[in-house]
Amino acid sequence: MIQLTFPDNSVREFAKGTTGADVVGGISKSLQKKTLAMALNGELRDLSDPIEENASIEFINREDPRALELIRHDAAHVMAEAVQELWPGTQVTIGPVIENGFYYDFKRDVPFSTEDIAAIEKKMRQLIERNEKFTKEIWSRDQAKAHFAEQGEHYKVELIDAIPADQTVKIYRQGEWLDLCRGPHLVSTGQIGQAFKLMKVAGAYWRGDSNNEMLTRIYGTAWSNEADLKAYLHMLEEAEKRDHRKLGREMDLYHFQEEGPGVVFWHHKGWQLFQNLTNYMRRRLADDYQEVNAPQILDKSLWETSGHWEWYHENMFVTETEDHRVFAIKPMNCPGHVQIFKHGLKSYRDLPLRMAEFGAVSRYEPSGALHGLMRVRAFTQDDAHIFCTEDQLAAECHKINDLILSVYKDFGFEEIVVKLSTRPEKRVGSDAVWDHAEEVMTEVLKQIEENSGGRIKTGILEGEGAFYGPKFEYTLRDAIGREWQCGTTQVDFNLPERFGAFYVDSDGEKKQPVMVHRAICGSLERFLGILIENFAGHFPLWMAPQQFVVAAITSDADDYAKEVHAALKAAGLRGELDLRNEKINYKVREHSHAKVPAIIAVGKRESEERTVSIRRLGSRNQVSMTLDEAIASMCEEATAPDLR
RNA sequence: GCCGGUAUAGCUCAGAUGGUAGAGCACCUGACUUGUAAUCAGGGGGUCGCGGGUUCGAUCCCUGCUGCCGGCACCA
Repeated sequence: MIQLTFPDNSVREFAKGTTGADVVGGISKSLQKKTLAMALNGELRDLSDPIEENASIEFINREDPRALELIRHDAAHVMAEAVQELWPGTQVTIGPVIENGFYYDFKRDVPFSTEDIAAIEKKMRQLIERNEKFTKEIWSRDQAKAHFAEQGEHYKVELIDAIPADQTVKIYRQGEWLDLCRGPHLVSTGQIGQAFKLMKVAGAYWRGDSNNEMLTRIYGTAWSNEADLKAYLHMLEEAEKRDHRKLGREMDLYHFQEEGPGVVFWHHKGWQLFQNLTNYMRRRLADDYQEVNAPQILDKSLWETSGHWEWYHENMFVTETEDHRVFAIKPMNCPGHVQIFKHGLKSYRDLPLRMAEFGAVSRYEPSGALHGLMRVRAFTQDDAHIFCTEDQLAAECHKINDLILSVYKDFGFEEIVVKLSTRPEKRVGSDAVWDHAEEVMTEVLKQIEENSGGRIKTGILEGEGAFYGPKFEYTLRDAIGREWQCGTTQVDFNLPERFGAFYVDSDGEKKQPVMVHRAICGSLERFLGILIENFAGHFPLWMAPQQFVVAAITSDADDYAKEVHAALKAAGLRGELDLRNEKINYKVREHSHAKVPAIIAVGKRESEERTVSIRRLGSRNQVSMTLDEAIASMCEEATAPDLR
């Protein structure tokens, strides 16, 4: 006999080898009908699995968040069955669950069209209606390989070869169709329900490797009920509405054009936004950093010394002059900063030396990677390099951490994840140096998590470090729950050595400094893109490129409107004057669309009373106040958080 | 870079079995002096992304290129 512990802590005895289905069936038929799977000691399992040992047991119903994983996974299986039923000979490869849904990768010579997608979805709904039971079988490796080889499923054969020797080969059947799968699954296909939708078709490399063949991937989303599906689709629509490419055009912030793929033409308002950000960042650096500006174009030899040439020269904009010298437009600021550090002898008294630059860098990014402001070929990093001693290293990492978190907080981002990226395969420097750098950073990471009282989550990204050193990656979560990796702190024992940078220590000896590369926003262009989407264009007043518009209601009020406009400008606020011969309705509508934070309407009444009527963006009402009150309250609100 | 899609006025889009195009908004002009999300009337505006081919004729068909969109890969 075995003992099973139920969620209410009751314990009951069952025969060894009894299945989850037996157990739940013994409790009630209605519970059995609602049950999709079970969790044994917290691990999701097929309801049909025999239970061999004492365990805690939970039954998973549709409302359980863990059910989604099963629903999505099974939807992927059904999609694969649908595709093979519609187009026999299509090879199936892998079909995992992803955030919000699932996909399956197929090998088919003809690409899937939009109509095909509709047909697949229809077929899937039929297959789900059939409500076939999922049954699991354990096959021998040879048997499985022979079966899939005979079916022409060469990718499946490869997958079987990759299964570790200590694991069994599991096959799940749904009616006539079967697939290699580690499970677990629902009881039957009908439990998937109909709250799913196929979303898009895309190419994807086999095993995620660009050297491999390209397969066709079909993405789907699946939910436990229609309401959740609708909510998800609605969220996607909302995300589309705040797309920075759309808002950038509507708000007249910037544009791109064909002659400059991936390079931004900043318009006046966008550039104001850009400057609001750089001005803010400059204030945050003023106490501890010295701002510099390194050359835009430098001889190839410098990039060879840094190692960038070896790894990245194909991604650099390179130019050769008439005298056959090869120059690269800087893709990074670090070699330039090292040159500034090296100019003149540095003493241990100069350390830590924190050198900052709003560095304009250019990288020849792959054409397919370009995406609005998020991925461009010329951008500005809020970059800095800290030259310090090893003893100072941990403290510097913490200082950077504090600054990053504080900056993010000023923009309203409080949910932050910090991950340590460790040594990559492509790297410079000895293993001993890497061991040491990773050791220091692991300790700092631990402290960051502890010091935050658990508010900051941390993690490890194996093999994701830069070629010269390990790094912390800072990820923030925006207003609609999306995550963006922005800040980075990179510890570098290698570049100072390669460039021969040193300082004179207290004992008169030359010593090599440690270099810490760090960025807070990362790419300012991208950070602004993130802010545009986060705020959906409704910037807080201190960031808004245009803070107000004074709109005259009738031409009688023109003089007063000019006076109000001038007074607000004199108070340091940014805004325009709208004296056009249009109705106030028209002006309100237009300025609301342009997302101007405050529409200040003045008519005959206001000019007589020396008041203003302010309508704030997003509000359907307006408030009346004196001009002085308006200036005071607007100025207060327009003060950047670091100046409050 | 790879797979798929796509490109018509400033924007959003319609259109013709192949006979050189149209709407709304925007813009310009005029009238209206207006009280919180579109006042009315008139007008101008397009090498239909770029190059080559087929054709009597191509914006439409074929082909190459470029940009953009969705993914994949990449992201010092």
